[in-house]
Amino acid sequence: MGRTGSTDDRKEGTLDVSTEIVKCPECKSALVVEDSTRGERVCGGCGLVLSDHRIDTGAEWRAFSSEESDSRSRVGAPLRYTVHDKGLSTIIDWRDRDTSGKKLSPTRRSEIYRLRKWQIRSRVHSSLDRNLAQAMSELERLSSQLGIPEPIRELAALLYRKSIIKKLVRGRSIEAMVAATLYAACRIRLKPRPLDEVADGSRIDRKKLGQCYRLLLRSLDIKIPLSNPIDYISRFASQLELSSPVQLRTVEILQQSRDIGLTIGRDPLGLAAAAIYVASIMLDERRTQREIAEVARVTEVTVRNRYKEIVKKLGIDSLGLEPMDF
DNA sequence: AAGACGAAAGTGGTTGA
DNA sequence: TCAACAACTTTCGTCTT
Repeated sequence: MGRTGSTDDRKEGTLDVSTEIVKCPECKSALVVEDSTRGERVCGGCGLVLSDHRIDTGAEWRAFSSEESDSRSRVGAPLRYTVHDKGLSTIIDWRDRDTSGKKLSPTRRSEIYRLRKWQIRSRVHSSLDRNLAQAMSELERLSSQLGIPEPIRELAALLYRKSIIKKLVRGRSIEAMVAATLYAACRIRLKPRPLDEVADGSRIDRKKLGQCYRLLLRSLDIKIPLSNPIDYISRFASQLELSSPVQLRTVEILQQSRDIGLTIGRDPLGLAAAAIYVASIMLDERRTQREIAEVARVTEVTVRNRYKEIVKKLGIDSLGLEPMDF
């Protein structure tokens, strides 16, 4: 093992959320996100790097002997937000053997047994820890059900910690707050999920989720731009088993629609659905309005209305196979 | 018979007084 | 706090493939 990291790097104060909520000086009230792979604080709004002397969770780079160069590592696993105690605790193994592998004496065994019991109790000692432990397990459950990738979970966990500090969870259900942070995290990372989809995976109804989400935005001063219909395309297309040419055409349609102002004030989900519908007809991989409406979680009527507008304003022949200009 | 269409009334969120 | 409003949904009868 390499040297133990210089302890100066591990001062408690540099550990993000436990301190205060950070605001970006550039775009005044944006979300500041920790980028643990590069050890930076980055503004989620404008991309400004705010500080760069963070903990490096990567491997050690110096080596003073041959063994060291074989295993350049720092001690311990990287810090993670989805683990409620950030993964810093010691774990007493369940096996009744000591470090050399010998069986323990009966008295020693019962002693270890007691230690283990107390360790389990102390890990969820304070109410804050209990809350976090519950929230993180719910986050884990919900995001694996929805297939949310790890980095987005981490962001959601970070948001949850911030909302606890701001006392937003008080009087609200943990589940609702978790779902809201996850929804927000997806949107921040430009991988939005329909609100209904998140609500379905959770035991929270859509209305509560929406309320928590809006509270989150206001209280944490996060600015999340309107979701872009294009961000939904790849997921919807794969759910509908549409080829990549259809996806490309869909994106083109959406871009052109936006250029002529067809998209303002419209539900991004409806736009995405309609564009997919048009593209699927154009490239002869037709899907029914109903199928598309279902994955996009809008009604057929909405698909219809949007698609009518698109066809009319973009001058696409109603028969469908007529290509657009370029 | 399934899909597409469109009218009409209902719903939840936003805005501005 | 309330009313007006735009977008979306629900529902349903009719037309098209």
